[in-house]
Amino acid sequence: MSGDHSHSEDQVDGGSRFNDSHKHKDKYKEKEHKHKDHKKDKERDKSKHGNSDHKDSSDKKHRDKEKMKHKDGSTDKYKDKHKEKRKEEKMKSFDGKVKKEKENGFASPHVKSEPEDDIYHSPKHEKSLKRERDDDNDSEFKPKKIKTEIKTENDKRAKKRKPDEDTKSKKTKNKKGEVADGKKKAKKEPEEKWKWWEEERYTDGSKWKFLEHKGPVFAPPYEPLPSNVKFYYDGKHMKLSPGAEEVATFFAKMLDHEYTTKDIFRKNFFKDWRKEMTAEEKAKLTDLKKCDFSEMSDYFKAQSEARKAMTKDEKLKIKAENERLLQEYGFCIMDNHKERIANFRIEPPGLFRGRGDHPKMGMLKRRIRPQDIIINCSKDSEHPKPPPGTKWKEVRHDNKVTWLVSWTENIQGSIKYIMLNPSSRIKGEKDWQKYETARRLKKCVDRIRNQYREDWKSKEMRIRQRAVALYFIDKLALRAGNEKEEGETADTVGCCSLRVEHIKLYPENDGQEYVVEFDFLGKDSIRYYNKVPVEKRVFKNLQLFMENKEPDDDLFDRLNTSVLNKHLQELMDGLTAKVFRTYNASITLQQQLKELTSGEDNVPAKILSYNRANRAVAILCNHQRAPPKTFEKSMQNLQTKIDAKRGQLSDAKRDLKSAKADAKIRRDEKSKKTVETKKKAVQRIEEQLMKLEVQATDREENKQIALGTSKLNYLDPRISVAWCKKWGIPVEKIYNKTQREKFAWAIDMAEDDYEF
DNA sequence: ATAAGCGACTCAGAAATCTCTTG
DNA sequence: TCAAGAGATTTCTGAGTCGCTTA
Repeated sequence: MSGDHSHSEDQVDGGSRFNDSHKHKDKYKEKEHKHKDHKKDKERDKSKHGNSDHKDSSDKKHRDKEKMKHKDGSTDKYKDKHKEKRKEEKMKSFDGKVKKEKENGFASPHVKSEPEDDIYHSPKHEKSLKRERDDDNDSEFKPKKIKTEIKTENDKRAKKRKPDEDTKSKKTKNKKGEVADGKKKAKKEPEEKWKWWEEERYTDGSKWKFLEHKGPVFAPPYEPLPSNVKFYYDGKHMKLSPGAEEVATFFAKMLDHEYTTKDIFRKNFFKDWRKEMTAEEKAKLTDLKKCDFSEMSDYFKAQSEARKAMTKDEKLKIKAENERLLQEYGFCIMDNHKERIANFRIEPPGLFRGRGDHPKMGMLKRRIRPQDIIINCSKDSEHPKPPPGTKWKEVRHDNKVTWLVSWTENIQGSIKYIMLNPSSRIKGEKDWQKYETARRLKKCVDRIRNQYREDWKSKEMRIRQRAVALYFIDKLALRAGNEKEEGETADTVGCCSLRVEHIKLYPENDGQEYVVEFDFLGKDSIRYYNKVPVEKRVFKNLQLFMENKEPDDDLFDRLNTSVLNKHLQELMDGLTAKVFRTYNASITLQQQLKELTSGEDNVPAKILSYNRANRAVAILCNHQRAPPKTFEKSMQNLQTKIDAKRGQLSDAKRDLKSAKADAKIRRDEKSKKTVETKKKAVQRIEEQLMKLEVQATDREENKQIALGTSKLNYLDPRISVAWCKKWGIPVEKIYNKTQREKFAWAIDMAEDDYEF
């Protein structure tokens, strides 16, 4: 619900979406909501310059066509159009492809290299120059001697950049300077961080030229239970075969979890468990209800207690061992640089935990063995060795992909990968590119919005559907909504897969006209609930789409994500449905920051504003979390603290008063000084109190909203960095260490005047 | 030619673990 | 001073998106 949608109170704070949480008692909140609501509107209208009118006009004008119904655009037409489009596409794709690649190739780095690169919003992509470089650059890039240069900056790519660097050197230097003179550097910045964002990118579709790694770390082998830990069936002790026992322990470990109470989970588990049993066991164990896992469960609990109770030394030992593993397996060498791997451990066997009503929950996730593993690395690298006596399934050398290791998982038959950490060049470049695409959307979003408004009146049903869907995606930040195989996954939907049962239409609701109520399960079975007033034409179209349909029929029966994305691709190079989410999220953050941040505020208050801006985005994107179990208690604790602080404050004030009185009488230096001290004390306490109160507000507002996802995946980090610089907030207050690593590129390049 | 399915990658919240605070 | 517990961070792996290939 970006801006315009939410005019009703409850909708705004997601009160409707997030059940009870926000009470809106405080003014901040209201303010926030308002902002949220109107901001977008404003912005859109503003930017649209002049099309603000089209709502009305469009509504009034072409009412005529409203009548057409489903049958409309005959299939023939449909197809013809399609064909045409196809052709176009093909033509495009010839030169188009090349173009695209190139553009991606340097999209921003190039900008950087321009002398005025200080201005990041600078007109981008003056391609030609760069392009040449990219091209020759490629040919030039050879695997080379890897070992030595983990730290090097002087591979060829870097060298290339040198000239440019000079122009910008002051900036770079400053940056380094800051880091350098902090003690930090000595501590843990032994070498300069590699600034991949100052280098050229590949433009030939390859992801790397050299890749070397040690392969995955396998799950530890199963350790049979000690003989005193018994399993009972129907009250009688029964010794399980190792295979059956292992699977039993998976269940035992989850005994306290709600999963094990669910029928589907139990059914799936039991079925798969039986497959691991010996014939004897199979014959005997026929009813899960008669299985008693409690001793196993207790045993594991005891173990975890024991782990907690370990001595410091033991803990250190484990830590050291983990560190060793990390050092050995946690890094790879990609194109002359040592890079962190995200998940170098293979997923251990266990019971599948789907989200929501997943039909496969409880199934056995089998153990992955070396012969299941595909290794990807350079030909000329030292290949990872499989454990003694085993073989990899395959070793390949595909530099068109980014993964190091893959295997096929047995529940859904999907492929799992080991890839690099978000701080790596390969992830970072992509991330950066994502935001650049969103910024390109910013430039043409008005045009696109106008177009879909026009399309609401189209003769063709499929175009109307496409236009309405796009409106939802844009306005509500819905996901695209691919179709899913029924029965294979939980029943969740996105925009294109919405069904009639997921929306309700209210010609009039709470004093608003044309209200649409959404209620469906989205990704991860998170409920999306929202009541939104929409434009009349949209409303009418929805009525049309719903005519003569059953609740479980598709709302947009002539639309799917591939059709939609093809259309979007025509509107803008690289545009897909998800770009709207990124764009709307980032632009909302930027606007909110502008509106909420007040120069007079102190640092904690500014950070509260930041969090609120972040929160607005999280609400827009429907990022929810289960309220922490300890939420109420922790709120109470905070309140207690606040009360205590208030007490302290009034004491301090009293002290101050008497000190003042004292000073008046005495008129000596000493008592004056006391007054000063007391004054300071009062001030300090006031500040502390304020901080606590801010904290309380923040926490309350955040009860069931998850900020992390948007922060990590949707918000252009340069917006945040610029905000920090503008207001003198240390970036550490906004991004923790990991986040700073991921966003190093943004931290390095964004200045305080960065505009998304 | 089209739909289905595959592959590769991003994004998602919960759970596990670590760290810091506080009583 | 230290243990507990809260809060922050990290890990984990499931669930999407989207382009491409194949039947």
